[in-house]
Amino acid sequence: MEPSSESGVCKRVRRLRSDAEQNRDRIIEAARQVYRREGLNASMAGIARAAGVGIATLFRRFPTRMDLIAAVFEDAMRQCRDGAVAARDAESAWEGFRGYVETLCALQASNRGFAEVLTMNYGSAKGMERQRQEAYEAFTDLIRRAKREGRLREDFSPDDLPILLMANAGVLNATGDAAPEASRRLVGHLLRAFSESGSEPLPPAPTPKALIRGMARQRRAGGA
Amino acid sequence: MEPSSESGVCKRVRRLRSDAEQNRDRIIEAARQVYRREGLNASMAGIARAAGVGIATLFRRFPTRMDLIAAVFEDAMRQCRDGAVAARDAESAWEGFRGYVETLCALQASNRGFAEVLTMNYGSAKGMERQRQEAYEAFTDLIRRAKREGRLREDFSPDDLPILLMANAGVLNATGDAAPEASRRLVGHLLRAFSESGSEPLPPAPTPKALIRGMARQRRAGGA
DNA sequence: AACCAAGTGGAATGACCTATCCACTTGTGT
DNA sequence: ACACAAGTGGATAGGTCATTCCACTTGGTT
Repeated sequence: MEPSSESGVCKRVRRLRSDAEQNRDRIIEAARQVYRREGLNASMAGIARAAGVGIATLFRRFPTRMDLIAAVFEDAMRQCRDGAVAARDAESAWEGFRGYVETLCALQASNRGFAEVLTMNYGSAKGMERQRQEAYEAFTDLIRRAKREGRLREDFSPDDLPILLMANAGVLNATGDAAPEASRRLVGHLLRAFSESGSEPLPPAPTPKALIRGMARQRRAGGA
Repeated sequence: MEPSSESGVCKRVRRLRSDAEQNRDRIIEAARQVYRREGLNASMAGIARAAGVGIATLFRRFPTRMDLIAAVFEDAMRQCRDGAVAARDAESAWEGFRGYVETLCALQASNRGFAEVLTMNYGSAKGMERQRQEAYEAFTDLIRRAKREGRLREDFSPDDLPILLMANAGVLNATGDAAPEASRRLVGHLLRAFSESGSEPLPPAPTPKALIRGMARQRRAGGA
């Protein structure tokens, strides 16, 4: 049909055939797990294998790697947005702030792919970027409140959040799952730095053993 | 001469032929530059190409990637050791501390490979690890002094330094060279968190533009 | 000046990756 | 029940890598 008359206006018109829909879901689910473990540089071939579909099927559905990433992480990003909104409306602005930051960082710790998503910008992927933008706006309101409350330092900038997320991603990347305290420790330090009183409690430092185990583990990266 | 009687005791006996020595130097120099730009995951083939030698020559001289990395970064690591010793003996322990941390982080910013080296542990590479160990010990003395001085918080741990380095590597990795202020800003926050008074000055936040440019740049990683 | 161990470069191997193509299968509207 | 567009998987082309092998060259010693 219409071998091509819809003049580009609406793209989401064509419904998928039921079996195709099912494959699409399987791909997304497989990708979600692979990305969680291996980060965003996981190979397309590996994801197709994990999903039990042919490579062609994967590429037909998601022509670029970014299409897949966007599909996989869109609702995680939405949750971030919701979290930011909830924090903005929390009773105590500072508690909202602290809780939000800790939640984001814990999310990063539990999902390598998401940790990377949070430190990148996907110009395309409109859906995801819109969530991010909305989260950013709620967060900006939140920090204004927290400053007025007198608990957040005046010189804190909304752009310090992405910096913190990048820093946390770096720690997670370097320690793997060998030293989960390292990430919490970093966040503790930073929350101290952000708070007006500077009296935030600090999680314990990782044991040197664990830290060294983490540092030794560095293999593939992506890292960098 | 002695076509092979040394029964494995001393390995560094056999002197290289003069042309081989020269090739070795060229390889190390080329690797230094490639690692600086591309990080430790740079391809062996690329390094051989840059050095103008055959691939076999590279592999004969440095059988594993780590042998090469150790040869390239040994004296950078020694400089770190020297810096730590100098800081330990500085007039003001806190100034020594601050200066040392800032120097290390600036070094990371100027050399992608070294940024990664500082967040890894190379069980083998005895030379490098010894430097690291000595730096660690000097640093431990330094923080003891700084605490006694009353400028460094009591709950600072020597293991917070590797955490800071990992965090900084994460920021550098995510921003590339698009937002150098981001790294300085992170370090500023952390120094504040470490200082007893919490009144350390804070470098300016990066402009959102620059930060986004950095975030968009993510391509190869290594990184992550 | 002649010998040869030490050293060399490039070809070959094999693994893995992205991306495209195409002959076959299958869901679905009639 | 049938037709056929939509969907499929595997083969394939073309890239990058690490690593090994081997026929040739060369520095240094005698």
